[in-house]
Amino acid sequence: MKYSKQREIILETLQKNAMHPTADMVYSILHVQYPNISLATVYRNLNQLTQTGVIRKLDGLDGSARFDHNTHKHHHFICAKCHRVYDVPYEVVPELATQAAAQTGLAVESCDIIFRGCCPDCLVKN
Amino acid sequence: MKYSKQREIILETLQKNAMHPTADMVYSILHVQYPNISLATVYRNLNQLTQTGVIRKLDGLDGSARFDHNTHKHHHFICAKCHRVYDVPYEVVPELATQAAAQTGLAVESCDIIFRGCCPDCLVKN
DNA sequence: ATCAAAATCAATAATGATTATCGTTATTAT
DNA sequence: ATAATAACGATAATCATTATTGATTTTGAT
Repeated sequence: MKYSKQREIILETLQKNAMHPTADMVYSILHVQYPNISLATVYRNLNQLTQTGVIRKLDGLDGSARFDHNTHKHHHFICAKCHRVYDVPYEVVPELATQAAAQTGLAVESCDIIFRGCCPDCLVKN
Repeated sequence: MKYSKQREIILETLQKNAMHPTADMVYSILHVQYPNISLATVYRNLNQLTQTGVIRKLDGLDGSARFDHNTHKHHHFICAKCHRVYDVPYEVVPELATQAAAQTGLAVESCDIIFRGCCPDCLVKN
């Protein structure tokens, strides 16, 4: 993989904005400082970074995919009202994959957990 | 909600085909016997059935949403090779939502778990 | 059984997210 | 410095899904 300035600033954006932005959000943020960057470039590089394991792609949270610079094992919580995504530390959840594998006989390799509810911020506001 | 023949056969299709079909698959199956049914009708009714709790919509498994006639609490396993979806009984997984709520302080209301790996069928074939 | 109101339908246009294409530009190994 | 190639920007294309519209069914009251 060849170096590119664009990939670098896309990764930086993800690291600075830990709020699990969508591709479009990353584009919007970058577009301010770099008006020439293309949305296609953002998608292209987010996918590449995902494939090489530098970042993580989160599907099924919302309408569109979100991207996470934190590649350590952890899970997610999404607020039904504001749609903000929160991290749920891995330790909170037991070794589900291996447990489920043992009990079902399926060759489970991983598992994704999405918790849903109302976030503290939205609870206060209502 | 008013009765409609179309909604009835869409629900029947889901009950007969427990393989978690996509809207498009439901349409393809029905189109053989009912060439006049519209894809939009399938989407509309699958959404209605989901909203009234008759069926369940599964997001984040694959590219497109899948539908499940089984509304009992359970989780899912998707094979990385053939993309078939298997049910994982609820009992296999402990009371995650309440546990996670207690440990994170978030108002967790529910959680979806997707297990990933290779299904028995594909294991044999390789 | 009849008729109007409400819901649903089929067909299709529109939308939103994402990917593919293509001619140009930047990076890297020689 | 050059040639090979990977990446870029712009935009067209694709895919899944939703909205629109005018016609048809279903329902409930007469």
